[in-house]
Amino acid sequence: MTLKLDKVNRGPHLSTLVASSISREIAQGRLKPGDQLPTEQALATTFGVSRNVVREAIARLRSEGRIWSQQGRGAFVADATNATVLTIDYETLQRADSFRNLFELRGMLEVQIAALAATRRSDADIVAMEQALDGMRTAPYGSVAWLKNDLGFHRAVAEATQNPYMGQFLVFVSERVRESILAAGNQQKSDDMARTTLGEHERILAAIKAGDAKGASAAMTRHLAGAAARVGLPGSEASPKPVSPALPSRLRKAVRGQAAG
Amino acid sequence: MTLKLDKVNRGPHLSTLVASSISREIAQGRLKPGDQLPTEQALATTFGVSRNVVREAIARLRSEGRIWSQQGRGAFVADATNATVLTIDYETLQRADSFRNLFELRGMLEVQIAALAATRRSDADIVAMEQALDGMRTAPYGSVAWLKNDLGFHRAVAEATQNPYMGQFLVFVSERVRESILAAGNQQKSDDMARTTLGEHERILAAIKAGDAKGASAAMTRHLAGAAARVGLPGSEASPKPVSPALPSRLRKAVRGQAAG
DNA sequence: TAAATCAGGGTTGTATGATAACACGACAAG
DNA sequence: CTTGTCGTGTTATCATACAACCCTGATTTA
Repeated sequence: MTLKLDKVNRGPHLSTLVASSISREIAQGRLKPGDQLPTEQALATTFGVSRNVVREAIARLRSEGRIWSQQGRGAFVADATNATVLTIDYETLQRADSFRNLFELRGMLEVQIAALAATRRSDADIVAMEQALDGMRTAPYGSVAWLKNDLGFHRAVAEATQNPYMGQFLVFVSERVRESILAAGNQQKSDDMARTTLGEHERILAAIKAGDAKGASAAMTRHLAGAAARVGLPGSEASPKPVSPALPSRLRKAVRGQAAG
Repeated sequence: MTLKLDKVNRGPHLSTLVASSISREIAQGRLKPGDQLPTEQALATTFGVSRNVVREAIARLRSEGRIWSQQGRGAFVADATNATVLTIDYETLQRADSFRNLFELRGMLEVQIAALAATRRSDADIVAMEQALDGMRTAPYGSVAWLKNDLGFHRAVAEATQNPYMGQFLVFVSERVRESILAAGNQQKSDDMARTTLGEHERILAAIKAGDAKGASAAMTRHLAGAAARVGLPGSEASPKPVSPALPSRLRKAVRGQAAG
């Protein structure tokens, strides 16, 4: 019989538990924006912890923009739109639909970024992409080094847009996608996957090098479709209509599903 | 003469300063992934604060995924890819180029989202968009209620994609854009701006209602170009090449600059 | 010799109490 | 009606102590 271990206690810190508890109260509407939280002392006694732990929890929520506090007044629930950070909690990452949705978001970003990169790339950007490709060639498929260079390639493409936020957002989404894949744990490796994946990357690089925006987005679209297949995404059920109507119609089919590098 | 009051001091907390300081050390490479941080006591003495303050700062960095700590061992710098949150600090928001870059990212998201929404919207989504438009009609241009309904419209469009991450990301970027606009403080209001803006929104809604993906993205593109002009974005200097080469060429000019709702 | 056990110091996690800084209302004085 | 003062409550910070845990090295044991 296999062991049925409970999920590892992520964050055995009491402050984490307190922060999650307060966060849940806010998310479920029992604490509305503008409401004043109980005093630190009251929270400490109700949770059965020290006031210090409560303060660490509040510091965390404050840094996330969920609450704000003022000396001498108290702590208050902030407006939902005031969140200064974007975060995706670990539980929702494990759901199959969130995997598909994240992959769709990533695809939307990647395809547009590839086109933009083709029109703005500098020589240094090209060098960075080639270095990442070299790293992939010398690493075994699926290894840590391979994944690192894979992400590095896509990051280099994003940075070629000369817009730092492109890379920042893309890396964030890609990392969440990767975690989601790991949570599912359903990828299989085969020998020719490495060649296929490398070829897809090379076509992207060639188009960007040539300054061919349409070609770059098309190559990226094909790459994402291939990655979706490799990671076992069923493809089209959830997106019956073309995702990117602005693209030439011959590409639409390939865009429907997308996922790993 | 009108008073030129400074904005209130955001975050005079010592823990915020300590967290920023450590965060800067990591960002600038003086603390590399895997490195062990000084002990809490050492940090407390070097910063001249109590260990309690240091702990709040570390709790914050830990929640952001920048460091991890283990009882009895110490605190260590985490891999950059392990960051569980996406955040844009307030200082960089005030730079003019980050405003333009954020607006470009927002435009990329909005145009694609509008197309996707046109193919997937439900009746409830249409109702939500119409309610937001009604709210804009009854509120004075630029008022809090107006801005709230403006954002609500775009959020409704994003939620019509049936992909919750679309709305989450779009709202996050839009809020950062709005903060950036407020930081610049260079928007002027005129009477016909309300009519123009409303008309742009109505065209977006009509296209989405009709299921016209191309029309929706085109209408959104026009809206963003108009918003860019209204907020005083100079437009094209920073993006000499078309931003979205996958779009029909007649739209490219309008995409070059984009910003507020 | 090799493995297990145990003691000690160092570090983080938590608790507790105290003090300073600040906000707010009540109240008296002008 | 305005102003000044004061008392109370809350957050911000400090200081100290103890518990839980990791690591290392010496000691004991097989």
